Amino acid sequence: MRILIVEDDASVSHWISSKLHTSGHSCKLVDNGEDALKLIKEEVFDVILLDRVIPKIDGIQLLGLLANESHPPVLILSANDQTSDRIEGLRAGADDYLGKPFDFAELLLRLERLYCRTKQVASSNFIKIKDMIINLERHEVTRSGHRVDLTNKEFKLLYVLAEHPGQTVTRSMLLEKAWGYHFDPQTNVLDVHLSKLRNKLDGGSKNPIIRTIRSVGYALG
Amino acid sequence: MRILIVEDDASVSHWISSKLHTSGHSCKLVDNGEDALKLIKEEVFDVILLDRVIPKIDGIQLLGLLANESHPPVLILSANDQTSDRIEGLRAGADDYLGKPFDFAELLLRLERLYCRTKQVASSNFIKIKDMIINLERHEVTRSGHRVDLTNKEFKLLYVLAEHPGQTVTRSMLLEKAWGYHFDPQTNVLDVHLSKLRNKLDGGSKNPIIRTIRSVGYALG
DNA sequence: TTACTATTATGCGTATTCTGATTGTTGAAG
DNA sequence: CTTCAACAATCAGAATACGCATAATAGTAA
Repeated sequence: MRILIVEDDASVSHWISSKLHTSGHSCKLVDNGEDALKLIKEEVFDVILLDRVIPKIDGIQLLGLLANESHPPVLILSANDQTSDRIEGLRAGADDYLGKPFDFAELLLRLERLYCRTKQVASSNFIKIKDMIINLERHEVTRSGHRVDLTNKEFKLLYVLAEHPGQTVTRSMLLEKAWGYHFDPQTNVLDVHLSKLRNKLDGGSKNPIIRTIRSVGYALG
Repeated sequence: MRILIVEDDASVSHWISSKLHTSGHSCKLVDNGEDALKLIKEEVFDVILLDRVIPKIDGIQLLGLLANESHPPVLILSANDQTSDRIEGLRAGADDYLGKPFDFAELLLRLERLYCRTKQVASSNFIKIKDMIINLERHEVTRSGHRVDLTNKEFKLLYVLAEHPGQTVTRSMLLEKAWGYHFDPQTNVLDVHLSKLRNKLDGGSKNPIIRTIRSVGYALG
């Protein structure tokens, strides 16, 4: 699971994240609501672990801001185990609630429950190559968690490449599959679109996912 | 909601049931595991409220017996709010947990959550996406509580989209499912109706529920 | 009729796609 | 090592396609 931990007490957040790591999950930590909001919009998480009392934007407020958007399920974490508090959290849109102090086993169990529930609903077919995920149904691509907006042609191109991961796909094959017919051999549409695709996917990254096989074609991964 | 209350302490169960009644729900009471099991097999409930410690068959045992069968979601109720206990309950197959003493408001909230969740999965008479609720029987739609009046076509369109929440539905699919004929490539009925639908659902809102996937189709949520 | 809905037609703004020129790279021949 | 040709990458502007809104028309039920 990819988990976002929003918690200002560093000792707590580090304890949780290390425990989660040993359980095989990956975490990101932020210590205030503002950064949390930013990260939620940028990256893809499976679950959010949210402390109620955090700087800048309070946990409940944060939930309010997320309310109308599609976001991962939220588990509220709070020192205050008063029922009134719990109600407030759930009403605000949290998916579950856990009061401190808590047992790590229970936390893990609840996180997994939230994860399974959404996975079940979302179960779509996708292609995964390295840290890139291509969601065929939603026409969506993410690279290391970040969403990448592609145009139709770019997506098609990527899709043709992704059908043969690792293998070299010739230029003529790409042209035929992505454009549908044999193109004027002296066009460079392919080059242009591949360039754009590369910018969006590999832009700045040091381990590019698109490889050029000179005078033959391209390959993924 | 039709709720089964399994609780041996009569004062507690009566308090809950009267409260639930005034909230507009119907309850049945049993005070032991054996009767509970029998009733669950005979009648249809939306949620089961299960005390952990009950005569004849213990709450956890009961969950074990139900494990392989299709049954309503279970909320465990227990005097023992130790985390180890909570874990045991969830592991045994409960859908949620609430420790005594508890606030009635929270109980109700949690029951409703369980109810909605399963309703959604069971694809019964309403679909919920974000803050929009589509009532299939009554042909009614509400967005963040407000009722939205839709025409027949608009509703059909929305319904086709809502059948695949989050996923991209292609234009041709929408045309075929909502209009029934094969797509005359130079019609824009779809665009017009979608525009109207969008106005009614998203009008002015900064959180649109209908997403455009350019040159492919549309998606909800 | 009067409302209301469904469809067709039209135009505008913008995102996307393509073209052609330019610049950058690569690898083999001299 | 240098040079050169073939290939690849990039850029900017032109051309196009697409989505969306608005208005006009046609159909339907109260």
